[in-house]
Parts: sequence; structure tokens; C-alpha cells
Amino acid sequence: MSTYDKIYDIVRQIPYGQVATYGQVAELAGLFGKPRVVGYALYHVAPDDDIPWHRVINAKGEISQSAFRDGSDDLQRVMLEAEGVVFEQNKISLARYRWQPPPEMITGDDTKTDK
DNA sequence: CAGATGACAAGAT
DNA sequence: AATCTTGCCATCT
Repeated sequence: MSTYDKIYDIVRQIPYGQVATYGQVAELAGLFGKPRVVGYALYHVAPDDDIPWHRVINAKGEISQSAFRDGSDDLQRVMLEAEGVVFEQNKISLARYRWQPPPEMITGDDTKTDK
């Protein structure tokens, strides 16, 4: 299990119409205080994957503009809007769309339910 | 092998 | 309150 795989798994858990910050994803992936690794992981994600990378945003509630993906940052915004996310000044209300992960995940014991 | 970079976050000024 | 500086780990050159 590579470090990135864990991050991918977390992103896949993000429900429709909700978003998560890098710090949140990093925390759930076991990378406390290391959001950079999360960003790097998503950088390796291919459009072929089923990973809702567009649901991952920075702590400012805004989309990090980078020419790393098809099109541009506008694409991510469009995809989020398609999920019902309303943008406020190119930003979204984290207070309303921030994904609340289940406690089971926070314990870090999600993959193994035995023992 | 060592140095620099990176889709960020949190603390300090 | 906004902006700057530091820290963090993995990957790239």
C-alpha cells in the first residue's frame, strides 16, 4: 500500500456535493500536517481514475489554479457546480460543504475491522 | 547521493 | 484581518 493509494482512497470517500481540504484528506490518510504529500499524490492521479479530485480544495476554500489538468481550474469549478456547490467569489463556503468524515475513519482503523 | 521543488497549512507579525 | 515565514514528506533533477 503506497502512501498515495491511501490518499486516493480517502478522496474516493468524499460524498457527492461535498468537498474536503488538503489538510483534512492528509489527516485521514495518516499524514497529519503533511498536506503537501496529498497534493503531490493527486498530481499523479490520472483522469482515467475514479477519483473525484475536483472535490479536494485548499484550506481557503478555493481551487488551486494550476495547469496540471485538462483545461484549467475552471473545469474543477464547473464540476463542483454540477454537484450543487455554490461558488462565492471564486470560493466556496467550507462551513457548508466541508465533508465530515466518519469517526471510524479518524481512528485510522478503517481497513482492518478485525482484531 | 544530495539539493531543490511542490495542487498546502498553521503560526507569527 | 491580511500577508509573510516556517515546516512537513515524497518525488524529481
